[in-house]
Amino acid sequence: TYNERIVSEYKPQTIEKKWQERWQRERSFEVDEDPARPKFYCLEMFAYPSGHAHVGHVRNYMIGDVVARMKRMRGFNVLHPFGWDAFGLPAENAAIKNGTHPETWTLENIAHMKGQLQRLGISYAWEREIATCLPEYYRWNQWMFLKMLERDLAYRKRSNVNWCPSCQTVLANEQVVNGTCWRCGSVVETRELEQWFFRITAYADELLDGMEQLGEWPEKVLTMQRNWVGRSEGARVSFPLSPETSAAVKSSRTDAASEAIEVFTTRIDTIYGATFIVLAPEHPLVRRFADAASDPAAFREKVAKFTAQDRAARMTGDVEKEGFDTGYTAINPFTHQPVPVWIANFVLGEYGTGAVMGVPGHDQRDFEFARKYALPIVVVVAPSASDVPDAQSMQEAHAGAGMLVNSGEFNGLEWQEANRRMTAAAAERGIGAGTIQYRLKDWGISRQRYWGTPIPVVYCDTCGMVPVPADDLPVVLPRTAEFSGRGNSPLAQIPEFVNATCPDCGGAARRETDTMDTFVDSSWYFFRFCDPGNTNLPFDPEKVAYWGPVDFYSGGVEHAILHLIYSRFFTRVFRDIGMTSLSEPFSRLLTQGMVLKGGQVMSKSKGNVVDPDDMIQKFGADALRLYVMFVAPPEKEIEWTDSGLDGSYRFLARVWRLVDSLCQTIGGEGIPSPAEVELNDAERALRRKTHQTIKRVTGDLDPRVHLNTAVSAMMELVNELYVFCSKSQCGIASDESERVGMVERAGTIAVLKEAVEALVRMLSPFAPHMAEELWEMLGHPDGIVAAGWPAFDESVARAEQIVVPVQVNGKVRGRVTVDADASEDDIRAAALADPAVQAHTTGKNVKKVVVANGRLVSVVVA
RNA sequence: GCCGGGGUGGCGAAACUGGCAGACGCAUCGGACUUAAAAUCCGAAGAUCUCAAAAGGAUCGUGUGGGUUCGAUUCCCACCCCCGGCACCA
Repeated sequence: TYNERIVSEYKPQTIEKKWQERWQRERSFEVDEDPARPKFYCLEMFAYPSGHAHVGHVRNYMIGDVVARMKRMRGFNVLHPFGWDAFGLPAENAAIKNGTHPETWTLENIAHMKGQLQRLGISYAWEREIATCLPEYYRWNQWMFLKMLERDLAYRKRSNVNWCPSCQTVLANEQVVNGTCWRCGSVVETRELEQWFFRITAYADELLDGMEQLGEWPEKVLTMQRNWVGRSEGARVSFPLSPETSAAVKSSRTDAASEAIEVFTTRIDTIYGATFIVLAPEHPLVRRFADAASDPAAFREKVAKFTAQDRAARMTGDVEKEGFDTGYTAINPFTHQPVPVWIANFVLGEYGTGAVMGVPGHDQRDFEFARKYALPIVVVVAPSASDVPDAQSMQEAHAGAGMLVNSGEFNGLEWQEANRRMTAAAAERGIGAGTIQYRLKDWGISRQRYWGTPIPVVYCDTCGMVPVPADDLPVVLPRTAEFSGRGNSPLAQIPEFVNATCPDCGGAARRETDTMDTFVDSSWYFFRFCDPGNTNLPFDPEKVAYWGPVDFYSGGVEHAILHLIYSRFFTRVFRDIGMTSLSEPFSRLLTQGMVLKGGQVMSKSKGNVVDPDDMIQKFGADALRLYVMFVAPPEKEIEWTDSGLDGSYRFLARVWRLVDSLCQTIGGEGIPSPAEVELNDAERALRRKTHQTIKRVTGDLDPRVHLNTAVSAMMELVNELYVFCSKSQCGIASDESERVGMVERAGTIAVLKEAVEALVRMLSPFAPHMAEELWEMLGHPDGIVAAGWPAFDESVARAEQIVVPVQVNGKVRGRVTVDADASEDDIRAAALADPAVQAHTTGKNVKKVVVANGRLVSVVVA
């Protein structure tokens, strides 16, 4: 008998539209808290609405969508939301350039990009969509700011910033290119301004220690964060000023000056070799030294030379190490010898104590400095007591390990032991202490920009800085502003905004006109998704308790440091104000690789972007998704190829023809399961392959996220299905003109149905539209998520017979086929009996035969 | 300099616990179908050598050199190269 049905063509465009509409109509991806079901929070880093998403952007969303859809099928209550990181400079620049209001520009971009994501079939709970530029969102940035102010985690201080004299604005570090302004090319200056800071350093230790729990984060990211926090253990040691210096400095001032210079060192064990002290030009003592100098003006001028060269020069490259002798001296507290105090450009004011001890024998930088200025070099750590390098002839500092010499009572100690003992000794004598130093600095959040969250404080002439009361939030960004690109924050030029009344005294006050860094917005948005409509709080703690933490978070490595460390910081602050019990927001992190074209990152300016919509039009979203998932592991960067996409389309069309040809035969009710009917060898083999494939794909998707190998496993199953069908006479039609053979054997129908239905379900996270359509064609009207993820039977997946390779002296010389449950002795006997093996063993002495857990036989002959 | 990741066919890659290296796909080549082409289906394919040819066989092969092991892409030591982070950080 022949099926009258004619095979249809795979038409992704029609199918995709149909299912996207149905998902939206049926609210398929909207979820509520449900304590009865295990939750899964799947999140991709939200998007900056720059205009058009290219394939490089959307790869991330495809990866997350495979995970979300797979978890949904596995019975999890899956939260998979999306939103927009909608504040930021490009919107304001667009306004300056074309006169479009930043809000208009942003909202239009959001609308377009949302359409792109919907056409890709990403399964987002769109009803939870957020945009950080809306007052409903950013009022909670302000709320959080106030909470941090209360807890002294937000504070104001003067600090140095990058200032473009021509654009009249502050620049972020990233906007300074080789010491010049990225926009106009002027040389960037350093300015001291009042800025708001978040005290992230209060959590430095916790941010480091917390990494212990981040076992499912890439090592790379943890390393970057560790470097960023930059913990180093050492000691602070005081070098008292010499009596002459002390007297000189004191005589010029009336205040009781500190009598010592405190230095930070990680190598206190080398302190006997400390032959000078170097202060940063910014060190507080420098001012007093200058005042007391015989020619204060000349002294200040020498210092100013360094402070001027500071930032801009340092960014472009190495600055020649320079310094000068202040003429003052301090006392080395271990040798009790006077040491000269220098000021030099290589010592940083912001790190440690802003003062270092110079140990030229054991620090390369100090060594070069000492050679340049003829300062004494003393060797105090040596390979052994009899092998002490000669200080005069040394070519470089001996920075490594060794044993102490020339170090008084500490002579003979191994350096690390000496380090411990000398730290203790310093503490005992009251001249120092072991300490931990961080590289991490507090987070400066002030931006002299319009398109950001207004900082909710006012300045009152009588009361000073006064926070805006929480009840008065949000401080709304005024719509009318002028975008000239000049002057301070555009907000400062809007009198209606600036002029306010003081909440404390009711008098006249000025509003803060800086806005917050946009990284504030992204530091807690993942909590907002749990409760996006809340008008009383940033989120309901109960809801975050249900959904949090994010179980799977994916995004680009470019956020490995800032966004991810700020989010970890914010989570801890939310914890400390009682909003959550979480410390870590993201359990598992995947950093997806970029998409290159022509060997370069896709970007509009390079003109090498691939617009997903173009590909959707030609091949459909499913083929695009499948291609991007298949071509390489998600973490790896990929090089875009049109032919690769072509191949994925071919595979989907192949699946389509297979299912379409068979759906009349295997669709619908009343077909027994393969376990209930008798199977011949070929049918058993197909069934085995089916169960093996389910096992592989399941493992590749969860817990591993090896999407590429999951796809290849499905391809293998499809290849096997084609071969099976040709052998069992159930032809697969290759085009519309062919007719399809009808199968009658119950076993064949049963194994085909099992295989095809498993395949379609496993394919659905990758090619959701086609899978839904095929599932419907197979006679299931309720949607594929309801069908659940296919299960496999370990005993079915196990092979009945296995081929065991036999090595002789490490080379494969033969293969024997044995029953899967054959004993080691049986395998050994079969191997030695194999003629191909015997050809290499006869006449030789078999010394050893190893049967490696039933998978391989290794014979050693001599 | 310190820290992290990596180096496998023509190309993208796979090999999960030390066990047949190169699954799957792209490109290529061959066959079937077709008047022909496209599409489709089936098949070949790491390199070198050998055999008249085929079947087959041999040697080499996962950056380089060593080591451990019956057996190493996988573990150990040394080195080279690429990518990323931090860096006058004391």
